[in-house]
Amino acid sequence: MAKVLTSREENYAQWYNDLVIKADLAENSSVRGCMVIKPHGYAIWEKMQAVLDSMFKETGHSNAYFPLFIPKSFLSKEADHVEGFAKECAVVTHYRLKNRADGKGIEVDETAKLEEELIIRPTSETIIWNTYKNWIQSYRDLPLLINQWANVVRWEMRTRLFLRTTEFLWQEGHTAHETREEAIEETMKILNIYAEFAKSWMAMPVIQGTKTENERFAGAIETYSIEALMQDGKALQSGTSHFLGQNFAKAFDVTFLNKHGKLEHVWATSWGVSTRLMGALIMAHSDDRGLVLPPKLAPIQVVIVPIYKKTEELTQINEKVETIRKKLIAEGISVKYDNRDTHKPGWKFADYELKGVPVRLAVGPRDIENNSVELARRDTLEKKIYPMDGIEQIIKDLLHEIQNNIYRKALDFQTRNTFAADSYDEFKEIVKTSGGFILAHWDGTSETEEKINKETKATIRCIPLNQQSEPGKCMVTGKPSSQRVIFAKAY
RNA sequence: CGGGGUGUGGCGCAGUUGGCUAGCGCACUUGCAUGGGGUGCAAGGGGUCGGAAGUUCGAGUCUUCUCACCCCGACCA
Repeated sequence: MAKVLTSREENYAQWYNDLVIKADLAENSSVRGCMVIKPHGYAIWEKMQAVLDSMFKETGHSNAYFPLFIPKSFLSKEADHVEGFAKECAVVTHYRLKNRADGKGIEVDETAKLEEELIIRPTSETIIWNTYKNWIQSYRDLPLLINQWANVVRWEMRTRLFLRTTEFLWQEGHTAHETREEAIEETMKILNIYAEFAKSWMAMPVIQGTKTENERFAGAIETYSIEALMQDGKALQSGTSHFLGQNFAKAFDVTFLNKHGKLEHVWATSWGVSTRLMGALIMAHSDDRGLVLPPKLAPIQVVIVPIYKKTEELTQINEKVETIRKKLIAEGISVKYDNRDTHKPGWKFADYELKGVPVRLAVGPRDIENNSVELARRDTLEKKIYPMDGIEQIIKDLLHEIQNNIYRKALDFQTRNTFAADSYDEFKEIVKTSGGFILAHWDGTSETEEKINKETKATIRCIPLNQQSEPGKCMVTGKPSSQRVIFAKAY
């Protein structure tokens, strides 16, 4: 078999890049740091969107759309927020071009300078809160539960396809509530949705937790995240949910009259997941042959490949396949029948493996004779012959089994790569040799966190939720600590 | 912004101390055979060698300038 990808062992980063390109998910564009998401990659993103969107709607959220441009003055209204984002904003300063005097191309028309520059949104809190101000007068207007699907721009110094690009796609939820408790409840509700989505759809186990002050969203009181472990032992923050307190309400003067006729600032949340999830999905399950997709997010769940010599054979196969195809569709399974004569079966096998199609069904003359089909599953690469009758049920079960199996595998990987370190030396050794999640005691100070980061490159991914308190001593300073936190090297 | 590297058909690359018609693999086109794991053979199409200036009888190759991209760090979802 021709080798198409760099192996993970050889060079993990290169493997990832190769895979994204060769599986036709995305490519670098002529704009530095920005990617073109290709049809196959976009189809997966659309599936993710559809599922998440329905989860948001089931919990009472509505979609809306706010502008791409944000007046510069808005950004500076919340002090922490501007500090966090100012360094990576693209700015629109002019609104017109003109032909150059020498006739060679066009240039910015300096006379068309904007009175106030516009920022291309790195996130939409400011424009949204500026708008909400007019929407909210009374407790009867609350809660306000809005989500938007959008693109944002953050001028990053270094980019990687899906994991960090200058422009990326995401959803951002922005909600307003009467009380602190209600806003916190919303923050947690969304965090749970993200975790549930990761687990049940992406087949990716995640750890939920709160971020330390250093890692907190600019302008938030508390940031919660889901953290996933990639196959190279590095962590990937895969979604965040923020409790914003009254920070933005105060900055944009968003108030409401409560039931007792008293004016109060609203309580806010914001939360998001991005096309970075694509990177997580790729790195969670894929192997040296290519992408491995969880059936529930695979644009094509079953591909059918005919094997034939003569056209009469193909005609026969076409007929058989048509009945199979109909049965599968009736079961709600997405099927592609690839009977192109321009590519050989072997080529197609390799190609669909590269693209991560969970199940491949091959039908050849031998199968026609025996009334059988060959099924190959992408996750284990196992091949087996089955009778053609009742194949739809077998495939349905198989898709289920694959979904469960890749989750089990990912969970097992996470478990095997989660360690407890009781001394700083032990900690350093684990970071250096195996990577993974490391549970350790920390004294709760930014200084210690930064020291550890500087010395080991590992950061605190989160302070895990739902963990029993286990008093101990900080591995660096020896000061008391009430529970272990999760460290890892991160993307 | 520092350090390193690369620019030669669509992609990946070779091209020696300057030398004559710029080459190889993949991909592409056509034909024939083939078809249960990236098919074989044959014939073909496609290149201002990143750009500009210079040295020279002659530049992909040497000099100067310039542009772009990639990788490694500091910033971040």
